[in-house]
Amino acid sequence: MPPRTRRPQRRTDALSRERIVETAVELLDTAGETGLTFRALTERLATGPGAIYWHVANKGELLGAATDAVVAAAVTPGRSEPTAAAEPTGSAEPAADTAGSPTAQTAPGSPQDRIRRVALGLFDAIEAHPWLAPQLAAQLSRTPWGSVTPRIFESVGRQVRALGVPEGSWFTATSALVHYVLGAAGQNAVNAAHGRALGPGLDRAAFLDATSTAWEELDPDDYPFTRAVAAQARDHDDREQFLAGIDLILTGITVTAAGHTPARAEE
Amino acid sequence: MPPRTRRPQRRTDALSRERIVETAVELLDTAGETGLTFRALTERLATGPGAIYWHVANKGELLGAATDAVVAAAVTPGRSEPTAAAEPTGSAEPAADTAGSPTAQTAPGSPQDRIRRVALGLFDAIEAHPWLAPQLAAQLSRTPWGSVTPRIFESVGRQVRALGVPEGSWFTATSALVHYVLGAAGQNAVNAAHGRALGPGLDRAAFLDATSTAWEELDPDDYPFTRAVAAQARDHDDREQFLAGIDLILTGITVTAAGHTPARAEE
DNA sequence: ACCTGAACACCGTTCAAGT
DNA sequence: ACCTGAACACCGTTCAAGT
Repeated sequence: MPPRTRRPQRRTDALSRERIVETAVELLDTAGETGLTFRALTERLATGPGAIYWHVANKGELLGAATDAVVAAAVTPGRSEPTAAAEPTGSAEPAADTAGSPTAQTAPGSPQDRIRRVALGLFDAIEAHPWLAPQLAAQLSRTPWGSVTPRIFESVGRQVRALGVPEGSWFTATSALVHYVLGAAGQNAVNAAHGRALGPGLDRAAFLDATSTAWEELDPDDYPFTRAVAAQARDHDDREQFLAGIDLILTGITVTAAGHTPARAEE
Repeated sequence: MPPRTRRPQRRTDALSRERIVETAVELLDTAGETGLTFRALTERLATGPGAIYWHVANKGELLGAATDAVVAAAVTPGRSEPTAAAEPTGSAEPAADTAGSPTAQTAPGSPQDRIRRVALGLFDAIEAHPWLAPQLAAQLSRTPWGSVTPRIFESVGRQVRALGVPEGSWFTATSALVHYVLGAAGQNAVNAAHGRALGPGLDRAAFLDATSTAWEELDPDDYPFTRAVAAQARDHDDREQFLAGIDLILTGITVTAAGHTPARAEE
């Protein structure tokens, strides 16, 4: 039972699917995956469960809508997330990019740059919303015809096309990139989870340290490689690492498109 | 309430953590993610919930153990899964490989081959156990110091080392491969889900067809690329596609290791 | 040490009833 | 058309009690 700091009634604007999804994202961000319940939702929205069920079919659909909303915001360039803010988005200026590059209407830079930007967008979204990673996996494996997969696929695929990849390889190249991004982002989501399972005050660096320490304590006979690499794991930078992987795949794509295919040719 | 086809008591051998985990995997395979409940578990094991809680801390730990058991069986070469079988594994011969290659004590073939084999092992495990994909994501993002990540990491990493990659790139190259495998396997898990959300009788091919049809019906203005690629998506082979992605990354790794790094150099 | 099973708090969902 | 809120079936987990 949380303290009654929140005013129990805010009947200002009417209930809407959008407002419900918005509140769901808030709840997920604040209280984690287990924090999204219909009771918490009804309390925040000052209604009964029936009202929510009029706008939303069930909890699964609500989770899907929340996932889609966050992904859409992350993948659409120049749009910041309106999730946490209660007021509708006006003409908000895009936040300053950490890379220093301006965000224009048509994204600037080489196709490689734009792929990196899309990938980092998703990466950061998962870091900001740790519940997104397993949700994304569940979403994708259940309904790939939903709106989440095409959204990501489209953003990446356009740049693959711009890269000059022959049409016959579009699907393969785009799939490889998307799968990598989802896998890597999912794995790295933990770094933003505020030490849920670790106790408070254990931040990102301490967490990495704990992980690589755990790896160093593995059985030398069973895990020689993982132990040897534990040191590298300790002081790696997530985003750099993530981008290095993107570059590895981009290299593979461009080299393969040029007709070399050394991975198979070597054998 | 299922019909009483199962004998309600099978008090043959004593309860054990292993037997509980085994039954959990059975339940997950049979009834899906929602099928694993403590009631179903107690019914199958003919005990009370307290007995289970004596061997297992909570449901999360049980899910983790089930995930680890399946991953271990998939990643360890020459070991088939003992999950569905009730009798303890004796000296079972490895099942015939679909690729026709014999399974020796030390896995044969080039490092590339062995990487493909490990990757396919996980791929097939996720296909056989559709609940594994989101579970893996949840597992990895919560406790990367657990046993699942090192297991996968070690199997892939040894082959990366054998590939002749310089030590400074071990972590990056292995991470890229592991992330891709997890992302791709998760996404493809759906193809083995027996049309849970689609109704019975809708098999793999029909499912792919439905997906690409959905993609073809997307808005032409918003999704030109995805629409253009829908046909390729329709008749692609999952495993081929998956391996093509692996090869793309292997190409990137070997080319980058040779000092070219064309992805960044090109700009 | 290992197991039993009633009991508890909580959850998603439904639905007759209101406006 | 949109919302209310009591009620239902079910869930994970606990714990005093047994052997």
